[in-house]
Amino acid sequence: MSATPHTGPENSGGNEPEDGRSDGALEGAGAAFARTLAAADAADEAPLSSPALPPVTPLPGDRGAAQEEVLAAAAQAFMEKGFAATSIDDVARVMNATKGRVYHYYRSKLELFNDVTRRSLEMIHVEVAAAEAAGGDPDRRMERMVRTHAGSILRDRAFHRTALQGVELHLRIAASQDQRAAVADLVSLRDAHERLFVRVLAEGVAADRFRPCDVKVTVRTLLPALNGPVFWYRPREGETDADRAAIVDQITEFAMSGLRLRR
Amino acid sequence: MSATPHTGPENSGGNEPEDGRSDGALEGAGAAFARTLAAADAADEAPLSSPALPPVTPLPGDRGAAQEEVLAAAAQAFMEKGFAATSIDDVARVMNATKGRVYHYYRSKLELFNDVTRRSLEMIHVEVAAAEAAGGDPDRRMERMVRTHAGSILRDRAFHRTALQGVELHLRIAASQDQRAAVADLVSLRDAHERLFVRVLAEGVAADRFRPCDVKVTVRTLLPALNGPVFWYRPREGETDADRAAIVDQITEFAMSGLRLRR
DNA sequence: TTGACGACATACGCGGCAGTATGTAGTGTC
DNA sequence: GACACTACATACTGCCGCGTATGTCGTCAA
Repeated sequence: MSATPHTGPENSGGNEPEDGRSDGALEGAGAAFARTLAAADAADEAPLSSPALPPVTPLPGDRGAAQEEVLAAAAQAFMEKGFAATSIDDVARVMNATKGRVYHYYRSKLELFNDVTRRSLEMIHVEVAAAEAAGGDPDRRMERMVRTHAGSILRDRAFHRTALQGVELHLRIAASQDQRAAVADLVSLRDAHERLFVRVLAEGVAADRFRPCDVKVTVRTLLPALNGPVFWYRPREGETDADRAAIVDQITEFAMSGLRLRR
Repeated sequence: MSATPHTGPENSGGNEPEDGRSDGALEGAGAAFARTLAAADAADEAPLSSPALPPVTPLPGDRGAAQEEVLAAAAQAFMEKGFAATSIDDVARVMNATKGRVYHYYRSKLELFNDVTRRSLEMIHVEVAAAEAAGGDPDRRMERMVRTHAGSILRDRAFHRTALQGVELHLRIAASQDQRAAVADLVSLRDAHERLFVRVLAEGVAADRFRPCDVKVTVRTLLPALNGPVFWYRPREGETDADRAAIVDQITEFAMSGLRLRR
């Protein structure tokens, strides 16, 4: 039920330039990757380290930046048309390349999907876990987690959208044995992220900072609220960090108010 | 453009009285459909009627319960595998039938998708609008809207999931002119629903019942929270209304706490 | 300079699926 | 009992898109 931001202009035309998009998208994802690794280090050095989760998994047989570009292109294409409706040619077109390049790095469309989704889940979990590990009472920790999660959503929309659309769908479609194993892996990653929120929320309830509630259901209500922008946010021309920060503020206020105890 | 959506392109010319419809004693969708019509009547009789939106649009060239069953089967199949990954044979298989039956009522897969999505949006909007029209201060009205929305989400998951997955994706893929028109129609329906929440929220802020906030962003944070169960709720064996009511309570408490002013 | 290898582009093969064409059983209708 | 018509099932076609096989261009090592 999330809506498009601008009904008028989007309805009339909606034509996007074919060229010039790939460079920006790639740089964005690469920078995000670097930040994520930095966050992982910060988490390891923090006093209250969260349960050891591996840092972002290097791509299978990592072949560097060229492979990262393919991955970012796939995320972009999947975001725009959805996984099933996206052809490998679509992915290649984002890079102004052909199928050969994609299949040079990935053996199948599913493998591509798995890596995009894994990247999404690891990026956001590592960053949020670091925010939690920075310490403080449950209220402060939760607020940092919420801000961090929402910020990641707004920053790396392509990866997160792919992950949100496809995880459990893919679980049901997955046919072969190793396919199911790979998806189960992704699911456990997602569950770890959810459990982190559940744990902090439960701490806060026990400490009378948060409203008594069914913590599992509440977290599953909270997280979609944070994920919302994946579906409705469209960056405007000349968009700044401040624009996104304002949205994160609104989301955080709503979410934290929803959790806190009224006195 | 216009807030009131047109009826289908070649919808049977004259407006037929809605009460003249056959009581499609169809299990899932039929019952929901009947409830929706009842809600529409309630809305019409209520003192504060919401802006006139037509009741649930009859299916194009309505051919009764058999067509409803095809529609429900499509919603089920789309929910399970996603729209793009679902074949018409999959839809038929849900009914223990073959492709012939589906194409007897629908000329294309997109037409099927459009009707499922329209049904989803109209069902939930009509019901929520009736809840709002029941009156009271903004706080009470909003709480009824939230409860009603969340309840509909839990009840008619198949239809809503299809709608949530596909609207804006489809908007971008839609090629022909009338396809774009049909999708624009769906978008305006969704926007009307969103505007209803925005309006009541703004009223509540003006009346010092709700926290001052960016009402548009906040509604777009609130609604995904209500829609959450579409993605994670799985009915257990021997599931009761009470199970769902407990979830609705949790969601409502979170959402309303997120909106209300702290004193 | 050659030959091995990485990094792609090009050119198929082949299956699955949307849509169509045709068959067929039932049900009124005159 | 012939006709029409609905409500499907079955059989078929064409295309799109996944994956693969093969070609080409550079680069580096010996």
